[in-house]
Amino acid sequence: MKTEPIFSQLYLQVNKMLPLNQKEWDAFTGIFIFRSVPKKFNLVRVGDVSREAYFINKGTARLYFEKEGEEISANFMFENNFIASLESFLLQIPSRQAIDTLEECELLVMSKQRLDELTLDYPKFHIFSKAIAEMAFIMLQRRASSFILDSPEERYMNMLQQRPEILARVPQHMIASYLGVTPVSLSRIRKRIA
Amino acid sequence: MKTEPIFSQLYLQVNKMLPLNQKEWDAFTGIFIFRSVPKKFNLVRVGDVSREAYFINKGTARLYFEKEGEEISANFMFENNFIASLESFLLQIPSRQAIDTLEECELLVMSKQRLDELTLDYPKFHIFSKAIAEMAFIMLQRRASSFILDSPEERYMNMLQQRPEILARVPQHMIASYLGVTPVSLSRIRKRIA
DNA sequence: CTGATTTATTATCTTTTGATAATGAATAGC
DNA sequence: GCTATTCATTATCAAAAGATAATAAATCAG
Repeated sequence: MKTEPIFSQLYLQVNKMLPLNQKEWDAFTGIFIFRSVPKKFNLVRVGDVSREAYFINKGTARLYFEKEGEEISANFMFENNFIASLESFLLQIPSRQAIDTLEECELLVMSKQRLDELTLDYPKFHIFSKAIAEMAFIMLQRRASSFILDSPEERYMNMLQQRPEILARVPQHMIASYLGVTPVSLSRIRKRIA
Repeated sequence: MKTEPIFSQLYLQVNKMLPLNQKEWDAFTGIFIFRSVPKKFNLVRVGDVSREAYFINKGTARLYFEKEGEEISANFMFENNFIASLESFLLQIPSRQAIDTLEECELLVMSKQRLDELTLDYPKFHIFSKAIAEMAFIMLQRRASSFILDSPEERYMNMLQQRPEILARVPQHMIASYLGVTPVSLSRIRKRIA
């Protein structure tokens, strides 16, 4: 496939779920804009309607809730993944989650409006959206089930096993809220394990 | 739309997300089989690959995990909703969840294989699957976020507000595990509130 | 490099939840 | 209708987590 270098990582990921010909691929890449943003850059605010989703070429981003002034992390995403406030993006309603970068990021910004237009022209992109939603559901379910099945300590161990990148690239107090505990409690859990 | 009476409830739900002509509707209903099952009937077992999803015409069903002999409820579904072990159904891998009926149920059983065949013939049913996955994601996210944002007491209050049917139709010890607490603890929460 | 800020750990105390057991209420099956 | 079983509440005790504060370690900005 002929494509600009900035789209090569996206190509590898999308091609897995939906093989495209040159014309479809060009139409698809046309809905993205490249954007380079610094560390701690705010991409989505709570209350805004999120009209964009982000494919991460490089860097780390965080999805989080705000509750009584506190930031409570919902997820962390790294290279070669999409990140979005999916509920807001899909339904075009005010977002209950915010997105920030944790490191300097190189992003491909996908426009919701242009995705919808693209899908009108090429209905096969319903398959792309379906794959994204199914994947998001399955990832979330694995994570959510750990909240009813496991103790905070078990959740921490699972995270180490399944997503060791998080420990390496995310500050500990953000991991704490991701696991549903306070930073103090996570520190105690780490001490118990070691 | 001309259709058998057993499909009238399904029609109302599906028509909202995906309008179909007569031919498409007939092809769609062709992938379902009507099945009447008693109370406490097991529909999906942990470890089995779930090749079916269920639309509930009447009754209540429960999705649950098994952990160390305990049953931990993941969700409850009533009339006019689908229930499935979605991860197993979508990926055709062994299910980590089981499904039982809580009341006598009248079900429309959808075959995964026939859904796939239908979608080959009529690609627009990708839109149906997309809508199901997106809805499942959004419902699950609202529920999952309550595990990191709210206390068990707040979760119970939210459930009363948002899904009062559960309190009316589901035994309390099953609600307890759904909220992530023991039956004893739920009893204490109820006492505090009253 | 250095002072200021943020982050992680530790200690203390309180609150909440879990584990277990006992009792009473409700339900199911014969 | 009666007995057995399941289910919900209450009590007691133990374990875990939250709140707060103090300190140490790491990071950041100028």
